[in-house]
Amino acid sequence: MVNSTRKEREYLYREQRILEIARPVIVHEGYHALNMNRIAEQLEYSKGTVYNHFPCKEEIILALAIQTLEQRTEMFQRAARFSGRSRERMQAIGVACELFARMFPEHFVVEQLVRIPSIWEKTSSTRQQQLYRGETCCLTLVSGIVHEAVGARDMTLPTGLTPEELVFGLWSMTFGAYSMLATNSNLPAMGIANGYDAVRSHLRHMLDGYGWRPLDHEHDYDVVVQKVMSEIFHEEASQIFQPG
Amino acid sequence: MVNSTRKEREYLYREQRILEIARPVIVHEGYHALNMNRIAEQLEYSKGTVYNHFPCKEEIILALAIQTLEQRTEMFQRAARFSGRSRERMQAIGVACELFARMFPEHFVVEQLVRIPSIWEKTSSTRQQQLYRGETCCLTLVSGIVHEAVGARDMTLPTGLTPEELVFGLWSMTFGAYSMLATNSNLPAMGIANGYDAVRSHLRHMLDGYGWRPLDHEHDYDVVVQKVMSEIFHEEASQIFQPG
Amino acid sequence: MVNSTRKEREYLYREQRILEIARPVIVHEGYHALNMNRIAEQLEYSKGTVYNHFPCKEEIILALAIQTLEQRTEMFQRAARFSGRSRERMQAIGVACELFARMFPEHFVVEQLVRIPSIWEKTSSTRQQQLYRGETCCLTLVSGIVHEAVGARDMTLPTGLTPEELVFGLWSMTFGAYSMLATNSNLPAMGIANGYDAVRSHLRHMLDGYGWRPLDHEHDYDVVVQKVMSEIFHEEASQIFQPG
Amino acid sequence: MVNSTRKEREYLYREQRILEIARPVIVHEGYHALNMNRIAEQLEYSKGTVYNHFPCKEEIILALAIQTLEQRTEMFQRAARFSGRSRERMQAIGVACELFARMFPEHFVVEQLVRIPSIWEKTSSTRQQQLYRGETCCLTLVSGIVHEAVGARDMTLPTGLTPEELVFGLWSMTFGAYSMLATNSNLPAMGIANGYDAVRSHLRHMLDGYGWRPLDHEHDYDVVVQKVMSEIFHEEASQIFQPG
DNA sequence: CATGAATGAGCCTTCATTCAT
DNA sequence: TATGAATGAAGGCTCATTCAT
Repeated sequence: MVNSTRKEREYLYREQRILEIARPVIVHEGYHALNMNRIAEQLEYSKGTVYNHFPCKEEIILALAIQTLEQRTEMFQRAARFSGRSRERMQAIGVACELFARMFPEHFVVEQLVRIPSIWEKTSSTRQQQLYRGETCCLTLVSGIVHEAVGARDMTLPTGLTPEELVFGLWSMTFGAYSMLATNSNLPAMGIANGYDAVRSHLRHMLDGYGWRPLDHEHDYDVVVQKVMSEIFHEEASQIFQPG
Repeated sequence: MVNSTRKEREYLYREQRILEIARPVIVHEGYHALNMNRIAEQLEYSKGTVYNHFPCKEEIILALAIQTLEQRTEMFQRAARFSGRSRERMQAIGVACELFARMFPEHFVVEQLVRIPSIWEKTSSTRQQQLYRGETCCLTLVSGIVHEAVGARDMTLPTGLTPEELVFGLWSMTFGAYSMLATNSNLPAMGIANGYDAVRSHLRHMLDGYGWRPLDHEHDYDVVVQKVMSEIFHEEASQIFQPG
Repeated sequence: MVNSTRKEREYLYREQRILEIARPVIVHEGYHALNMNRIAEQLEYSKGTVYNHFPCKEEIILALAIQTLEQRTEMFQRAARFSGRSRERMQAIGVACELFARMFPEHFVVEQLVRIPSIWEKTSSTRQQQLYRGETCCLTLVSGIVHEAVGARDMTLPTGLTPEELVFGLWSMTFGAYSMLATNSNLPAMGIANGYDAVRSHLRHMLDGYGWRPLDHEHDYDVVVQKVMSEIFHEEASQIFQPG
Repeated sequence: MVNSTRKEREYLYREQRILEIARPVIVHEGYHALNMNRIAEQLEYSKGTVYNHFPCKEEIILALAIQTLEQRTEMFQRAARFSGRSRERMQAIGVACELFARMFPEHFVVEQLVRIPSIWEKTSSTRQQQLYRGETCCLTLVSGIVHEAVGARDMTLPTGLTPEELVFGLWSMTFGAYSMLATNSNLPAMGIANGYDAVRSHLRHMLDGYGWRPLDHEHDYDVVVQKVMSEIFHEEASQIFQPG
């Protein structure tokens, strides 16, 4: 990076731009609406140039999944360093997850797309490995907190559940919820007015349900959220909750 | 139905077959791989005939969503009639949900597809309403059990959550989990060996987390599952857990 | 006709209705928009029934041309019997032509359609003959008046023009004008506000140009129009110039 | 044009070729027989390439109409510059019109096609405007000569006719005649042997009918035709009246 | 005769990808 | 490396016509 030429920097920048162009199209108009012509036009470069970056359309999708996944990993890593008890760290992960979902709603669509065999098959194994590594990394990070909680006697692992499976539960709930929030416009009509707040509440009750030692006072939960947002994710939070 | 002619019966049967042809294609090969030519070929009828049933490809997707949703509604209705306490009835819903997910894994893909604007726009409002009605019906059915639990003092509603939002949590978890189980082949590698069992466990802990009065003995949970499977969903369960 | 059964009468009536359904579609939406399905639906009979009347779509077009042509012939015949000088009779033909154009604007489109080889080829020679006969009949009728004018010394035939060719000129002008009036919505913007009145004027000047002996007084032209309309085409005129 | 690359020249040339391919198909086989496949095949390029030139089939039709209209405008402009009295200039327009009709008989079919709503709707407003402009330009050019004739006391405008409406008459006659000559193969059988000569004669009598001051001698009319053909439309005339 | 489901050729159009410049 | 015209397979859809009931 440091000693890169202008050309190299421009090249990397353009790669980012391609992904940024693809992102909103996928959430709002679907994979079907994403095509190379459109990308090239918005990029203000030719189709050939886009192909210099990505050998096929499918690689763009996968690159998008990897990029957001890395973003998430990085956010989880920061959250996992939050000081305090395991429960607080876990809650920090929850906050990271919500911010991530708000910033990259398309991630939940892309994650599904990438699994479609006809898409997956056309991608390079290099990138496939990157995705797997990212996923595993995220999961390990979170399951690490579970291990830690068990070690610190903040929780006894529920019978028949491995730490990974426990994380699978949390992941499922957030994945399902944020997927629906990104795509299902009928939720308000069914009485789900504020999905993001509901998810926070559900996460907490899931942890309670696993017997994870709660925080001392009721209002501590809000305090943690505020702290995590201001200390760790100040920039992200202001992006989302400010005008722009 | 009773006094239908042979032609009418054949027509209805063929409509079912179109949906049955579309189903596996969507789970295993993705929406992209589903095309009218292919449907017609597998149906062993001409393209025109397929178009006599559905005016466009998008309507097939929506019809598929409605069909499985109705199937689910019907299973939820049967489950909701399970005799016993609210917690047992709720568990019966969980069993219904698992059986449904095993029988119709494509539902979780189709539910997402149907929301894509370019698809949604091309469908008739008649079918759109049917989908909305089905969704609301399912949700109402489950939130009804929550209401009942509150009324029977089996649970106090967590602060800040409406019954609908509580159901949204359960729904998110199952939706997310079954979506991933249907599409993410990397789960075993990440230590999630038996996803379906994990979901059962998670559901239970979520209900615990909401403070829903538990069953009296540990082994009662398995008893309920067994009872529901044999008494209410005997046919479905044998379909899934038997060879064929 | 007289001793026809109810069935026969219904059959003939349905044939008329098919043509009446086709007519407005062709003027307002074009030949492309005319299809057997649509005809059958509006007829409230099945497609098969339509095919009992006409062996193919092209025959409908030709039948339509013949029908309006016969209508025109009949109107021309009535006009040709108008008592008075040749010029007056010729003007009566002009009135007939205008009324016809107002009643059957699609005729001018259908006349063109019918000549398209791919359409013409698919029609029966019986109907083809009928069309030719109708055309010739109309032309002969009008050229008869020219002959008569020459015989009565109301006109000397312009050098190099046969009576048929003279009629071809009149026919061209009306055909061109009524074609454009039926299809070209840009005429008013170009300053052609009242096309039908303009055609009347042009016809008169054409006849003047051929040296056809004029009527005695200026206002006689209007008198003839009024007389023809009320005496010969009372019904047609009221159809057009009244509300409906 | 001057400093265009080879590619650009090829591109423009191909666009012309597409229109030239479409032209005879439309006159001899009708709009129905014109399809993108066929165009591409005759062009010996792929379908996609045709679509790079025209976004849809309808635009080809409209482009064809515009192209011939512009051709006509250009010919009318040249004719309008013919030196002499207004009547001679008007006759020059008549000659231009005949040559145009002989060179582009499909124009009269295309003009009708373009008005069909289902076709018109699919075209770009840019091209729509071009057509309107072309039409207006032609009409204005001819009505200009009428104005001039009135100014020069070569004619008194007939009562109740504007110059534009007068031109509408001439236009109707030629449009109708050339339309029929292009499509109606039954004319000879009805005694219209030489349509083009007949049209020349009719034009002259129409102008006489409007009271337009005639040329001094009978044979002057032929002289004008010969002069216009050799001085203004030498190339066009030789194209038509020579073998090829 | 009437029906209308079934047919399938054929059309328009899209778009990922290539490659000569 | 950048370009973007060219490609052509593929897909959605229409509709005249047939024919078993």
